[in-house]
Amino acid sequence: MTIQRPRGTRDFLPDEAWRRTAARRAMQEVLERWGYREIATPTFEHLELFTQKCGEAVLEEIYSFKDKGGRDLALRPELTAPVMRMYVAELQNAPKPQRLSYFGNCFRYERPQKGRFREFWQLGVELIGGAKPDSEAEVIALADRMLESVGVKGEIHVGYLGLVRSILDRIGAERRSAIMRMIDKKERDALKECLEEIDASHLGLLELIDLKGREALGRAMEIANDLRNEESMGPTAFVAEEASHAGTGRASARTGRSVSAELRMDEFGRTVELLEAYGVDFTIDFEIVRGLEYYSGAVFEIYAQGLGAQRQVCGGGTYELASLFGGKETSSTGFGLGFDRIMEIAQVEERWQPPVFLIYTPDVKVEAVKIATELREALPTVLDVMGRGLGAQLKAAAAAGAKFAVIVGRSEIDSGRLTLRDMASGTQESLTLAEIVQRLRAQFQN
RNA sequence: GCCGGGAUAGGGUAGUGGUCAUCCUGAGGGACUGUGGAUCCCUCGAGCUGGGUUCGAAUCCCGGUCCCGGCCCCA
Repeated sequence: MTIQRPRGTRDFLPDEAWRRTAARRAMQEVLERWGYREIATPTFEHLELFTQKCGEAVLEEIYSFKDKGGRDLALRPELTAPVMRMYVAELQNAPKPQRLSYFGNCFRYERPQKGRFREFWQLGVELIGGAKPDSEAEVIALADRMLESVGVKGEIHVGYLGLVRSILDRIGAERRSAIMRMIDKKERDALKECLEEIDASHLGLLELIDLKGREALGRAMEIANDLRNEESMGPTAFVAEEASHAGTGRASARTGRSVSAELRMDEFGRTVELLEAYGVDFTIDFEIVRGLEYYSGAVFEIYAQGLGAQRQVCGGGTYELASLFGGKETSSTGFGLGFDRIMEIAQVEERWQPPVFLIYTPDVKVEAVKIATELREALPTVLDVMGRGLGAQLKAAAAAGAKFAVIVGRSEIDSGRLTLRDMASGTQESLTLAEIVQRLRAQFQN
């Protein structure tokens, strides 16, 4: 028995590898047009980087190991933490904003299912240091365009944590993360019960998360006003508490290091306005809260059809993450795209072109090699390495789907003109090498 | 971690507790050392793994591995 692939990993045969490269290239082009520059980080990092960001709970899904020097390392389970680590270490003093993109494989010890693997690829961006509404609108519009470039139509849901967190500020701190979780999990009944229990039903949270679409914004404004009026009647006790949290800096983001919640509905309103200016089709949805504590402003998720249970292809928002890794607090907006899920449904238009087959008689092999070398300057070219005769080479070229063959034998060498054969029609012409290059070049321009 | 369905040449498949395990496709060679994917011939190539039942297991039973789908989770 041959050795199998590890569970949850995949081999990509030439056709699929080509498709993935083409899709990546299409999205990369969008990124370049928007001025994002690619960065890359190591495949493995110190384990601590990930437990710091996500808490100890993620340990069981992390591929971690000790290296020969006894260091605790981990195959990266995601890319946001490494990117922020890199930013803090090397880019903090670079001019703002920083527009960064990344693409890389990540590893999680999970049960594989449709659209979920143990080695998977994430593509994402971070816009670091920009002003919130502008950054948020840009990043969401960018995600939209990137998906569009590979023919994926997604449903974009945009929420705003400034409001949700402001409401939660009126609730005891110990309940907040549980409530966020219930919202995220859409556990409506449990949430309702919980809010009644702590006498918080009047705050409008339930109503808010059920609102969808454009009307949601107006109603959300009203809820926000109510909150503000209440607040002006007496300062809340939570302000001091938030300040002390900010000072601790290095706690895990999952274990209660909640970022300060500023209401700023006007900012969210501007994000919405700008998104419309970008021509993005989206739904306002306050139910989107993205489980984690470090998100602070707008948050969004994109869902696609045809993916089974794992239908979210993109998620992101604005967060305060730099300080978690020892940097100065800077808000950044970003998202991650599940590349593998996108590949399940991507429409990749680029087609692979079989190369030109240079077919030769055995007596002119040396000359054929020289001609192939020249042809390759301009055209993808292959020549026989199996020791086949002319007929067999042609057969192989046909089987490989070649559109063109260049035939060379003694008489071509003597005359200095090669035979160009159109494989579909069978017509042949006697041409110089330069003429052949000129004739075929257009065929191979993608 | 849980539930369900699977695993037979490189790919796709058939079948039976008992001779040499089907067929299609593929790959390599030949008929064909200057012209094609056709045809014909030859060759290569398989019952996931470990145990059990049995005179005999690829077939029946159990464990494991991996695949597919779902739950949980999803940074």
